[in-house]
Amino acid sequence: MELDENGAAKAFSALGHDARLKIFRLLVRAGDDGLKVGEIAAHLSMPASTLAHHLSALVGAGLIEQERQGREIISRVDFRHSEALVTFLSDQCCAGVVRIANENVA
Amino acid sequence: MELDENGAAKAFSALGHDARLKIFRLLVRAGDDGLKVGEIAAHLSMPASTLAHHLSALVGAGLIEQERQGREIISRVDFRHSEALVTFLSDQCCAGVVRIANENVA
DNA sequence: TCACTATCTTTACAAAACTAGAAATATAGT
DNA sequence: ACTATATTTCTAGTTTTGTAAAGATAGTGA
Repeated sequence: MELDENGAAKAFSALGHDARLKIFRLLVRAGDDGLKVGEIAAHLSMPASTLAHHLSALVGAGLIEQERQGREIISRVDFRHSEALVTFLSDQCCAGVVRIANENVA
Repeated sequence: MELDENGAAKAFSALGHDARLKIFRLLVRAGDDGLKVGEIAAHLSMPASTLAHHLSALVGAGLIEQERQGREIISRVDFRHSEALVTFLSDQCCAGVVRIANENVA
């Protein structure tokens, strides 16, 4: 998984909004199981249509995947994609700074 | 250096634009010496006023610092701030994924 | 099968924010 | 004064944002 400049800009843009960053963080915490759209809406007290727009932006940026299960739709973080974003940012921004690997294993 | 959700969203938003991401990457490559505004403009073929707007957004997000030197203004990356952004993203997004420390020393 | 309900998305649209660049200003050398 | 460098102001055009209303999709039960 590799991100080019345009893909990175799109991902940053998607995360560059308070509501979307909240959604993303919530889904990260949910892990590989993901969350139903309704569950996200309940957690964040957001109108369904507003949430759908934001989810669509996150999906478009490649950060989130969705899968239908009956009537419900599961959203989950694409960890490969978001890890690629970390790598992009890390390589781009912290030249000369050796980072310690992340120990926060969920 | 620690970033809260709002600060992170602001930084992501600043990087979530093609022109600004280019500016940021250019300044990263320039390292601690930074670049004069005119030099950035020359590299990116961008009108001065447009560039000033984007620089202002990056400064507002805390990613870039500026310092006047005579007539010229030096812009340089605030590496602490951008490292904090990497940490935020890494902690938030890659739960369970142990990253290898960045070996790309400039 | 046909209506009914549940879950989500799409469409439509007004309000707000962002973007780009020219023109005007500010600041500092010469 | 004049020139060089950069920011601010202004304005037109575009994009984003939020939400209601309408539509799509999939179970449920008579």
